[in-house]
Amino acid sequence: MPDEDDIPATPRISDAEWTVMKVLWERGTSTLGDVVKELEGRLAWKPRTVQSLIRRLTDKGALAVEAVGREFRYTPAVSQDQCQHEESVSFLDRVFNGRLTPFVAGMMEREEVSKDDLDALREMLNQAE
Amino acid sequence: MPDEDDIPATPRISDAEWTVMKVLWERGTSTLGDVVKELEGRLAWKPRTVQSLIRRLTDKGALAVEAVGREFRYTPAVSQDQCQHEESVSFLDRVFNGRLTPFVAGMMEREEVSKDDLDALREMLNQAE
DNA sequence: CCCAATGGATTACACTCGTAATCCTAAGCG
DNA sequence: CGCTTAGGATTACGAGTGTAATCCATTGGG
Repeated sequence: MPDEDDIPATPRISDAEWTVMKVLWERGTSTLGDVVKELEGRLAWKPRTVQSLIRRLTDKGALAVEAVGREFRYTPAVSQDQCQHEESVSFLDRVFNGRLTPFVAGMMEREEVSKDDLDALREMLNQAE
Repeated sequence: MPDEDDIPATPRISDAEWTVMKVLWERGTSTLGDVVKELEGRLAWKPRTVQSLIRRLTDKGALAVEAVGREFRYTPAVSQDQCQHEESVSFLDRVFNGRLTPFVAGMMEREEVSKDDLDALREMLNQAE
């Protein structure tokens, strides 16, 4: 079988595109109208703007398209977990030379970590024997 | 006194610019040649490329310039800590809706957190009473 | 049955980024 | 003293981004 060989395993997703992907990951398969409705109120984006972003996301293989009647249904084609992880690694590399600890330290120094976060972190550390 | 009012408190620093800023934060005041020397071997950047990046950084107020003879000395005008923190917050917002825990969880699940990191994290959590 | 709205396709347009090349001048080296 | 070279100023140039507008066809509502 021929594989799509010019689209990377998981594509680079821009700032604005992340906003759209998050809606799709949350709602699952959706139409343009669904996404527009979900975002209006939160953002001042025009429908054409959302459409542009969706188009770019399908072009780069982040969304799968299925025609239903005269409309399209869009579905995430990459996992949120995977995308988040790649962003995480690239962020840590760029800003903290790949080191997790100074990042967390920076957040904690500024008291931007909630009580709940602290608890969750403790729990994870215990789990990690 | 007149304040520089069209340069944001801490400017947006691009990927490549981070590489340069890290050298400057580490070395302190440096000339173009210093930075070029520091980077060669690690990167395949031409000197003109480094100069372009330095120029953009001074334009956006991230570096201060002082003329010494016919050369310039460049000095960070923004703190690394501050820049790291702003990147951190914007990253967490964009990718994890501002939540720290799922980020750390994602790293730990993939075993990308070293034993040392785990220890450091435990220590920080204890410190945070 | 006609019109407004919806949504796809195409086009726009300024800005940032990565990655330099060109041009010019001063300064050190032989 | 002339030549290489380092470094500033200016310019380049294509890709990606944010943010749409235009044009068009269909379709549901009145």
